[in-house]
Amino acid sequence: MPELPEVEVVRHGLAPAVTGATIERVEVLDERSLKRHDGPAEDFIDRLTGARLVAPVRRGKFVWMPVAVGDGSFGDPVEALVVHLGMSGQVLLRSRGADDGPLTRIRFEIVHPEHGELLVNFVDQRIFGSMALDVLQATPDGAAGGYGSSLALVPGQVAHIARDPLDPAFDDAAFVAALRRRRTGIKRALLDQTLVSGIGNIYADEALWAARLHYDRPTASLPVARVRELLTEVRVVLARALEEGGTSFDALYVNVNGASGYFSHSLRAYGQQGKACPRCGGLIVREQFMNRGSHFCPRCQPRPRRRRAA
DNA sequence: AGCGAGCCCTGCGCGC
DNA sequence: TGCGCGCAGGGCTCGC
Repeated sequence: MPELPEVEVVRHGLAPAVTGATIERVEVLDERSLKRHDGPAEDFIDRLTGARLVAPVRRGKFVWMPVAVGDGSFGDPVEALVVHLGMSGQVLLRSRGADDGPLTRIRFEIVHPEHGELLVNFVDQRIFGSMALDVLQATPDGAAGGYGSSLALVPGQVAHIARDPLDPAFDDAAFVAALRRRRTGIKRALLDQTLVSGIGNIYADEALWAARLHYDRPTASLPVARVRELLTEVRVVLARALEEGGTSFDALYVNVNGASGYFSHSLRAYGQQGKACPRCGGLIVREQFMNRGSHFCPRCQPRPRRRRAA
């Protein structure tokens, strides 16, 4: 479940079950789901079997579960189980003995001091997502690595990912300045996870619609106030989607219990081509951009007058 | 620096 | 009914 709200739904659902839980058994059913792991499946299995997990953390679309060192009183975790859902990944929490389903790629038998024996299944149709055990490093700004924990640590493979707009340590002024220094179109910038994380194709289109900005509007042409306005709209749409449990179009995008979110009913631009713009009544159109669909209202979000210099 | 293309994959719904 | 095609919410690497 790709974008920030959907990933947060997963983190939030996982937290009570995995925090303090011990991994009793790991099974890798498809090694392709370990493409981010630096080593063979045996290494992944050996290092995680018997490990105790602490509270899961999310930054943008990445979630990780730090592995406690000893009984946890000796110091900070040094490594973490990193999860990226890609386009079609799910993490499902099941009771032991439940059927795996054909798309289960990795399964964990865990035991929690309070909730007992559970199953954590990593399910992924397209295998664009993956899991990995990765080394934690200190955050350069000393703030928490992400949402869900106060540990100022981040996995190496997530270190280049920017903080997301819902992160208390997100630096608005720095973002506005960095965005305006870019020589690119606004949607491309929103989707650049090294600039701001957690935004994907759906919420980019929704936020741009809300801010009345065309996807190809040059970032350098945006006044500071417009960028701040856009950032506000990004936060609004992410927060609203989160409240509604994320966006689900089908059974592929579900929470840890397999339930769908409701935000698809609230979309104003994404997937609304041919329908009336809820603001001006004009027709929403869909165009191919960056090998993806871009949805917008040509009347509210007029194309920039002059194309950016090539 | 930034961009387009290619790549990693499977399964769905559509039109013929 | 069956088949081929286009579509899908991400991100990484490469060469220009």
